[in-house]
Amino acid sequence: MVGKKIGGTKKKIMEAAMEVFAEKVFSEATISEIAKKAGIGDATIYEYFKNKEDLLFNIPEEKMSEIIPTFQLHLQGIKGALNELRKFIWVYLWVFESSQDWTAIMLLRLGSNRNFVQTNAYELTRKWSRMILQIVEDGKEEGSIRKEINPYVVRDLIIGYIDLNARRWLLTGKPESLMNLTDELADTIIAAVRET
Amino acid sequence: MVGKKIGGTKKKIMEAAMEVFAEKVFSEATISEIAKKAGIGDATIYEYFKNKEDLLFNIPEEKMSEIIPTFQLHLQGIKGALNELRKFIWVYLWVFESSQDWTAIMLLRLGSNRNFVQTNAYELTRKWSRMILQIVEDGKEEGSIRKEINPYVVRDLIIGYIDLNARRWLLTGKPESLMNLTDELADTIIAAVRET
Amino acid sequence: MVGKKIGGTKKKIMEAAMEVFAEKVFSEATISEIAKKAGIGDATIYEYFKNKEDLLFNIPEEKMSEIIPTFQLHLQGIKGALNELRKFIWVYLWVFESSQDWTAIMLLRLGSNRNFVQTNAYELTRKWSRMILQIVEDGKEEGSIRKEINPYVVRDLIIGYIDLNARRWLLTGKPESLMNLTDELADTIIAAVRET
Amino acid sequence: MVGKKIGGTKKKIMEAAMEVFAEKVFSEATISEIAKKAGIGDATIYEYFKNKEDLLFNIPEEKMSEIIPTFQLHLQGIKGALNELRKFIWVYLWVFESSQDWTAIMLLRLGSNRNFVQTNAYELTRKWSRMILQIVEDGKEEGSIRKEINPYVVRDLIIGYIDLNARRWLLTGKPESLMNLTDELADTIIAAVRET
DNA sequence: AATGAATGAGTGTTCATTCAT
DNA sequence: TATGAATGAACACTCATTCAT
Repeated sequence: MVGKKIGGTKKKIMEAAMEVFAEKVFSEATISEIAKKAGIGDATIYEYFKNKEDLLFNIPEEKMSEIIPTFQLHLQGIKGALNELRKFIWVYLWVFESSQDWTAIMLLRLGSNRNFVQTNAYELTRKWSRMILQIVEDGKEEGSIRKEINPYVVRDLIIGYIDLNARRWLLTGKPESLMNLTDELADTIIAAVRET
Repeated sequence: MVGKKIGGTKKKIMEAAMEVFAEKVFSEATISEIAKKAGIGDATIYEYFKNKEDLLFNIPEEKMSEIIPTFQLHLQGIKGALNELRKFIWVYLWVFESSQDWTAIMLLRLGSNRNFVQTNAYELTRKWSRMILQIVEDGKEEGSIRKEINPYVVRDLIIGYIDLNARRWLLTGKPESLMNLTDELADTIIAAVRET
Repeated sequence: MVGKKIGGTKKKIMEAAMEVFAEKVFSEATISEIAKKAGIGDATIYEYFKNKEDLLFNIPEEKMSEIIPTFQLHLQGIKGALNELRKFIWVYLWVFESSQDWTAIMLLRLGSNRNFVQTNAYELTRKWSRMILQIVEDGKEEGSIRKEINPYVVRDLIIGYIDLNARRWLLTGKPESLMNLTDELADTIIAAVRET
Repeated sequence: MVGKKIGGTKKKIMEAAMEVFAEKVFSEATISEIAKKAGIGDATIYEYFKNKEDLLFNIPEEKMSEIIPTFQLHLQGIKGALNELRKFIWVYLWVFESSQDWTAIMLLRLGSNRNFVQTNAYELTRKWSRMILQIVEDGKEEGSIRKEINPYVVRDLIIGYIDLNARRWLLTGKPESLMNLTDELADTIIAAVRET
């Protein structure tokens, strides 16, 4: 009552859209289904989004801005690049696991969409994974990571491994928990990059 | 006449389909466009394939059987698991780079298709990457790879890294050549797994 | 303040509507566009008009009442039916040319609308052109117009000719000026009706 | 049976379209209604016409080519420009009266359509009414029509008069018969142009 | 074997209109 | 008086698929 707008039509639409887009390919997800799930009329969606694609593209944009701070928060107070690397992997996996719908949209729907590559949200994704590069550089400086290590390869190994397993998780249900992959990934990466 | 297949309608259809599915999302690829590109009538496609999805799913199945022998061939006469690993990576990248349309279909169209996961062709993909497991085991036996290395992690690191870069290559055109990634990937993997 | 109508919302709506209906077919003219042009909200239009058609039909009704006096004024002080005829033609053309939007609405939008034929405004149009009948009768009485002339034919020749040219003017931009047609029309009509 | 294709889907569509477009404004005429009236499925229309407007625009184009010869045929064997003029008026009225649907489409639907003005069919209309110009010239040569008569004015008077009355006929049902207007129009025009 | 012709089924999107405030 | 928000109702158009030939 007290000045708080309860409802938030736009929010309801985006939540419904996230569910629907997560389980169906773009062309099979219908505006009607989204509207029904949001408890509104079809036409109302067009008061908030230009069209179906606009609706889809708006989902990550919003979610991304929630996630970035989470990342930074979790990495605070950690000593040593190798520890940071492990923690980064954990957060990444944790984010994916805790927002399955969003992960499905990012990996299965948008990951192969040429138009999405030109989106602002896509840029955010890149910035996000860029944190690995910094960690590797820090490791080199502090002497824990070998000088000849190519940070881009490290980044792509980590992201590639996680994306692959997340896709598998989404499509087949295995592994049961993504976060459990943290150690086996981190151990192997660390073995590859650590200064001996 | 005897034994000469004139025309090869089915082949023409599949080639046309591969081109079209490579550049367009399933729902945007039309039977009409494929038929026109194949130089036949729309209805003819239904003489060879049950429906549009059946046509898409048949593409990898055929191609896969070509590729498996290629792999085995290329790995022959190579001494040492680490060398095999490097060669495996090279072949994998080489196959992707030399058949761009097929790669696009595998990674961008089928990689996120729940129905495809239940397909025979999907099974073939798994068998294919299973070669890495064998190589790692061989390496352990010959003493070049550390005993505690988890072969599944190695596999997923390699496949994940390559898939990620292949997607990037398909969507953005970078890197220019996939095969050039061989050494940086192989070096890092080897650093991670080699017995010291 | 006292007696000063500030704003004149209804007037603003009608002016905006006239512009929009003049350039667009009924179904392509939108309430939104009219409202925006009038600087008000869509819903406000419904405070003044029952619906979109009601808005369209109200446009001529208002304008017509302005025009009738104009006609009568201009014909005053003219001696002789043939002179009146020429002057009538001139006024008619002048009215059309000076209010292009209104002319477009009358000829292009309403002229082929079955519902409009049952409107009060349509009745006014007829009364208006009925002035020709009177002029012809006067001419017969004063002996300048032949007795056997059918006044309805004269009326339809004049109105038909003007409507035709006004439509052409609206759609193609030719002739540049409608009023210039006065003499060639008047001369020919007079040649047809004058007593010799 | 004997080699004659009975049916002619395209023809059926055009006939149904003519009926529907004649009685309804473009935006109120629906593809569904046309298809139902033609006894076919909605989608079939799109096998023959690009879209709804294309269908509408094709109607006059076809009919026009039937009419032009009719005109020329009827004017044959007539002696004297004034007689030709009268006959021309009669044919024009006769064509309008005998194909009411087509007339409605020409006058009420297309007459105020800016896009139609750029159509080939529109050009045909103009050629058609151009016959009047020739008749007037002939009349001047043979001495039956005054030299100072402007043929364009004659044309516009005739076409304007007929269009006006045809519109009235379509919208109000009066006059009952268009052809009956022949004499009163012809007499007046002739009175205006004849050499005395 | 090949296909021209026909269509059923499906959906994004628009817009006039309502109504609570 | 004015309107922001919401929507029901409609419709053109697309396309995979069928089938008689």
